[in-house]
Amino acid sequence: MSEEASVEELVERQRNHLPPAERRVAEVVLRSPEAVAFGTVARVAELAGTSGASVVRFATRLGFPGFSSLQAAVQRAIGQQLRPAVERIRADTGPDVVAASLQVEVDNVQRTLAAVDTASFEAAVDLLATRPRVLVMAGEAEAGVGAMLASGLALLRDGVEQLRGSDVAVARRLATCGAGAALVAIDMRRYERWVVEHAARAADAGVAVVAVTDSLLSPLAERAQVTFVVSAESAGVFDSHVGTLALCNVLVTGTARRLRRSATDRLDAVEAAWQATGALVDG
Amino acid sequence: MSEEASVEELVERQRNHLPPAERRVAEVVLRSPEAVAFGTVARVAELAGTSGASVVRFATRLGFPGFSSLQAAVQRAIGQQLRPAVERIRADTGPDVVAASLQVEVDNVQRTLAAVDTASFEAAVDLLATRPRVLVMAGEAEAGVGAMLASGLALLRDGVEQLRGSDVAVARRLATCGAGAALVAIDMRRYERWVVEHAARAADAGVAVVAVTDSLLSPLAERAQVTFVVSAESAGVFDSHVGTLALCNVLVTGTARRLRRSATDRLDAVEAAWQATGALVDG
DNA sequence: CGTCAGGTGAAACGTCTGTTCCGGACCCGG
DNA sequence: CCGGGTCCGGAACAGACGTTTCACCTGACG
Repeated sequence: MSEEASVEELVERQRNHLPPAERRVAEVVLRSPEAVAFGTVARVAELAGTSGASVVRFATRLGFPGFSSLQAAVQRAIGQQLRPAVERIRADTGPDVVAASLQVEVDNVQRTLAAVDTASFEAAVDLLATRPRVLVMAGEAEAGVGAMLASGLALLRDGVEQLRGSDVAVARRLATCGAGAALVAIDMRRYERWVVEHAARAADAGVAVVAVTDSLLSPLAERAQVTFVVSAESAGVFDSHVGTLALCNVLVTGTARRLRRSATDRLDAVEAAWQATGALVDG
Repeated sequence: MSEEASVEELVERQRNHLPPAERRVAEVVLRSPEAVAFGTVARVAELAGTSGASVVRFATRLGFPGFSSLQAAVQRAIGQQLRPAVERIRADTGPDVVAASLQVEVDNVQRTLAAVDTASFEAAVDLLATRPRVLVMAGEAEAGVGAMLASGLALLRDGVEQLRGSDVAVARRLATCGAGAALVAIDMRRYERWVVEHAARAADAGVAVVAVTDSLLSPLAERAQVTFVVSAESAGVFDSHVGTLALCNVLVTGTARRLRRSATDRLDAVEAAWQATGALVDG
């Protein structure tokens, strides 16, 4: 990609050599770029209190062939800003894996948690806190995250299990868990057949399914009662589940808050057991 | 602000009632919203591999009068997203837990990865890539992260195991692994005695230990050849291992890069096996 | 006062857009 | 094999768009 100056730079450079009408246009462009990105010549002209012709002349003065090119440049800038970090990385950072991952992983966490809406969160926490049985089922790549969700929840309440083992074992467990259970299903694109199918069957049987997946169009989301969309971009070869883990943490935290009274007793008991067995070293 | 459903919600609501062509349009809309915000019917149609008419039909199916209204809705969403995150959080009145976690988890990732110095990283990757045997041992709370590290590495090379099970089983495995092995030990404050002691004993036996822990003063770091310090702050009651997982991802990525030639063959073989068994659904 | 250069907006032009309509392809139950 | 429905893309149409042109205004200068 050629090294071209940003629109803001171009505007700044011309700022003092502009006739009054075009100067007002410049201010509009800097102050509300979405007006030029999404709008039309007429709209920008209206905001600047001038006519379309001045807007076009302003664009050409910046060096663009016309307004359309200026608009395209602003759109590219905005587009870059909201593209996932993975695609930004390629241009910015060098071959430093750590630096690249830093950007990507931060982006994963931000996107994943920003996408959590209040209603879904409350609904999910409600299920996790009140259902007599909570099952966690995760694809192979996400098994670790699933385990951490399950173990976190298990410290807060009874009746939490992670589903693993053979297909038939999972099927049996799901068949016998009763309709009052909740199932958290975690899987990403290239969905694993067993996860998708067991989740669907459970939903049919009346189990409340919470889907943690990578798209609203995922087959997991299809029958789910609550769906969370996570960002799993990676600087490497495999998907990153950092965002997913962050989401699981929030769910555990929310559940802990909901169960405050009973959970603290439980945690105290666990703590006492640890102390008694001397399993911990304070270091 | 009026209470109107987001475009994503509208898409989800229709997800099961979409014909194939419109479904492809839906994927484009969700995956690259800038195409609909900045682009035209023809552009979206091209990306979805269909015709303009299907794009318009899709928009009307969501409840919009036409494509233009869908475009306007997406533009509004992007416009909001362009504002600084601080304002957004206030506007959403999202649950405090989520907002707070966002900050904390981002911080964890940043601190953890920023603390990785090049020499340690290279040394660790070298161990993970070249040692004939790699063992992963994690405290209970970190077991999931350990599992993800182990499974990531196992996709790249032979001889990767996660140590679990009873104390004696772990002891036996460590005793028989030979001095050429590498051991990744993951544990945080309130260190678990078995992790600390097994790691120490392994180090004495000549195993190269990579410690992933929360302080340079940790007992794990004491005998380790390479130590990574992670940030595990949390907005809730338990430690967050988001930063730890990010670190593990980087280690896997680094190892993959080092093993590029052999690893790609291996991944191809895995892929072929998946295809052959039909274990994956593309959704 | 006359001339000229630059700034400006209204209007005309051609292009491209979104929308609608229609005919054909396809699937399914009879 | 045959109707009914759905799905889909090409083409036609009306409208909106960016661009260009041109006439008017203003201020400076000789």
